[in-house]
Amino acid sequence: MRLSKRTEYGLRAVVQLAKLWPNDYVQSRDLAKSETLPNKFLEAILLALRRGGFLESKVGSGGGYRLARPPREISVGELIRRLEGRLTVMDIAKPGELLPGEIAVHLLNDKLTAAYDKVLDDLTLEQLLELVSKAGGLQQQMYYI
Amino acid sequence: MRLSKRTEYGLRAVVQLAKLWPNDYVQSRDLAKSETLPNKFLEAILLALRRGGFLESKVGSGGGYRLARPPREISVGELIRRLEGRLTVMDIAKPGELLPGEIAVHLLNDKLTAAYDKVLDDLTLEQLLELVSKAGGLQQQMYYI
DNA sequence: CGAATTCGTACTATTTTAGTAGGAATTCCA
DNA sequence: TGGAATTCCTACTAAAATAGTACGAATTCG
Repeated sequence: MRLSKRTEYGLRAVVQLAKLWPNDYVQSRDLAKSETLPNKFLEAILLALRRGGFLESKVGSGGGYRLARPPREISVGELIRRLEGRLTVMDIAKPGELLPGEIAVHLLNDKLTAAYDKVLDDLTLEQLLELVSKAGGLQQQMYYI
Repeated sequence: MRLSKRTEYGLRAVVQLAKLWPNDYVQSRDLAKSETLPNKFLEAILLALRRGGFLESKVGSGGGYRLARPPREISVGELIRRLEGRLTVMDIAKPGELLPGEIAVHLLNDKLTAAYDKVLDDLTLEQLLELVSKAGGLQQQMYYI
C-alpha cells in the first residue's frame, strides 16, 4: 500500500497551505519550491483540489491558492480520495454466482478498504498538522542528542 | 487500494487448495480452469508460493500442488505479502531534515500500513474460508427469494 | 520410452503513473 | 491601456508497473 506521487504532492502542498491558514494566497510556484515539487505537475493537482472544493484560487498577478475552509473542517479522507482520482472503477456486480475464490477476494478487499477508510476519515487536516509538529519537534530534538 | 491481479489469482488458487485440504495434489491447469484464471500466469504465481513455503509441489505425471500446512496455520497476511512481491522499497531514511509535508506523508503512510497489516495479520486462511462459506450461503439464499 | 507435469527464462502488450509543452484567459498595477 | 503575473486548460510524452505469453528444459510416473 502506497500513496501515489500525485497524492503525496497534493498533500504536501495542502499541508503548507494549512500552516499558513488563514493568510493570503500562495502561488503554485512558491509551494513547489518550498517542498521541492515539480511545478507544472503541482499546478494540475492544485487545480483538481480547487475543483473539489478544497482550495480557492485567484488568478492573475498577486493570485494563488488558499484553503477554502479551516483545516479543522477538512477531512484528510475526502482530500485523498479526490487526489487518488480513483474514478471508482467499482466492481460491477457480476451476473450469476461468484466462485469461492472471488468471494474471498471480495471479502478481503472490503475489509481492507474499510480499514483504510477508517484511518483516513477519522483524521482532519488540523489533527494531521498537530501530529506533524509533534514529529517535527522530535526530529529537532534528535539533532541535539 | 486494490489487490493486484497477481495477488487476486494467487489467493483464489489458494482458497481452492484450502477447500481440498488435506487431499492430494491438484494441478495448476485444474485450478486455473475452476476459477477461470490464465494458466501460465497462475503457474508462475504458484511457483512463487511454493518458494515462499506456502505450497508443496510434485512434478511429473500425477503431480500438482497442495498446501504445505493446514489452513489454520497460514496467515493471509504473509500470503499476500508474498504475492504482492513488495520487495520492500522501503523509504530509505533521508539525510538531513524532513520538510513538513514529507513528515505528514510519512505519518499517513505509517497509519495506513498499520491498519492494512492489522486486517491481514488477524486473519488465517481457515477463517477466510469460513467467511467465504457464510457469504456463499447467503448468495445461494438470495436466489430463492 | 513417452506422457504429464512442474520449473525456468525471456519476451511482449497493456495500463497506470508521472510528468512536460505550450499557450489561452484573467487580473493587477504602473 | 498595456504588459507582467498568474491560474487554467488541453494535449502530448516518458517511464514504470502490471499482466500476461512463448517456448522449452527438467523431472517423474506408468
